[in-house]
Amino acid sequence: MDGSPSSATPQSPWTPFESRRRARDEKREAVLRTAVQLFLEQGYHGTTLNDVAERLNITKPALYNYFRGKDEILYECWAIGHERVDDCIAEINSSDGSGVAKLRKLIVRYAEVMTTDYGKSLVRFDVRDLTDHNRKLVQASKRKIDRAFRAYIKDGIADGSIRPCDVKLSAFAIAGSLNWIGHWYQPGGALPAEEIASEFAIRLTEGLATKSSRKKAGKPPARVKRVRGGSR
Amino acid sequence: MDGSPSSATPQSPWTPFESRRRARDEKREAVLRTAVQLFLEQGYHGTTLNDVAERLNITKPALYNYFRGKDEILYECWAIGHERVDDCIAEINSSDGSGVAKLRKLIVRYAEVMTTDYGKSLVRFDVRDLTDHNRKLVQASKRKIDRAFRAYIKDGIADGSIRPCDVKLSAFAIAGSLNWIGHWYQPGGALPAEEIASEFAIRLTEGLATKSSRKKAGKPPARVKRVRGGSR
DNA sequence: CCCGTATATTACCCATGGGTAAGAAACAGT
DNA sequence: ACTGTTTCTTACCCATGGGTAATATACGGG
Repeated sequence: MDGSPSSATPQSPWTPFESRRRARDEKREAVLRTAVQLFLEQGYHGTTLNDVAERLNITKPALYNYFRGKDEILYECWAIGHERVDDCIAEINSSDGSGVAKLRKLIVRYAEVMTTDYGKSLVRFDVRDLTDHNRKLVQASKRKIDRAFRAYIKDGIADGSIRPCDVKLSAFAIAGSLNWIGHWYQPGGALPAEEIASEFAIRLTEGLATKSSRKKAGKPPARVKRVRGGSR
Repeated sequence: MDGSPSSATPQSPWTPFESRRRARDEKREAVLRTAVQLFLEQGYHGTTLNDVAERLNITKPALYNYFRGKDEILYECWAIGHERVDDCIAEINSSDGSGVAKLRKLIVRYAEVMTTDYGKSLVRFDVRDLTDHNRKLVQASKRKIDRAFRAYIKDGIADGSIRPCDVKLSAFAIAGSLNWIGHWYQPGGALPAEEIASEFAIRLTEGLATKSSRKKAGKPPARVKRVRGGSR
């Protein structure tokens, strides 16, 4: 409790114990990064743990130092993706603005997440590959995201920034467009992620907003057509 | 070749040979119906051929009378879905109307297909579970559908019924919303398929069309809100 | 220098499930 | 009734791949 003051004066937070834990966490993350890439490339069932290990220059059983099994790896990929979206929602919730503004902000953020590997996890993997317990967690998170979309739309209708509409259907339509990004987007493509995000934020709320949304500030004449990645 | 005129006077098209072929085709279809249901319920990899056979009151090897293997069953499900969409496209192509009208028609039809089991196949299954050959076919069909969406949008821009926009991005946005239907729609739900389809046709083209699309004929005052499936 | 812990390897287990071989049952035509 | 064909069953094969046991190596602390 107090006796030996000799060992480990915690003046530096980088006590060897800490550094070891850090190294461990980094390795864990490396496994996840590799796994999610492979799962996206080859599909979850098309990827073996040997594939994952091989790409990390280790062997399969080494993975079990960091994860209980394949499905836990899958779950963690998912969890990271959800965490990113949840962060966006938390931030937007604690901000203020009209319903349509919050909705647009969520669209932008969600679209950006969808262009990342962990974001794609949310729509490209199958919940049925998880254990019952983890599946419940994922489904709860999904509901949470859905509720956020609907809440902002409702807010918008209440504050007059969004025209009355079927909330559920609108949320599905928007979420669908965004989720689809996870299926077609690839980093090398003609369209950069930010451009997709901001364009979608306008496009997907165009029919809903009470007043036109054609960008107020920014590029003054800017014709939309310019977007197409030119000849290069 | 000609000699024996005695056997099988083909007065009725229901010569036993034909009837046997029909029975065979019906069984084949039954396998597909059962398989697609199970694949959607439990996922492709979560479904064994024993599961499929059991639900049909037969045994696994019997399935091999109708299909070369599991992946061929998957492919056929896909092919049926694609065929339905292709039919719509063919019909629309041979009709006339403005670009936006053709686009709306495609949205309606595509949305309806998405509410069926074979339609869901198009978005819920993974191309990587197919053989190289079949995967190529499926991907070709997917491109064809994508091209149709883009073509109608382009037509619309050309004939002035659609505002200039990024064709690719618009097609993705629309296709995304529609494809997502295959993930959330279930027959018992509050929203009937036709209503979803017609609502989406309006919603998804609202921001694109040059003139507002709020239903011309039909319910005169009809507030959209009514859609929500009442209390019950 | 020795020990305990964390980490990694080699070698193995084994349930799963797609697929096949051989033969029985159903059935049409003669 | 006999025969060939189609359809289906029983019994089996076996590659795959997730997971484990036993063991070796690296490393920090005393």
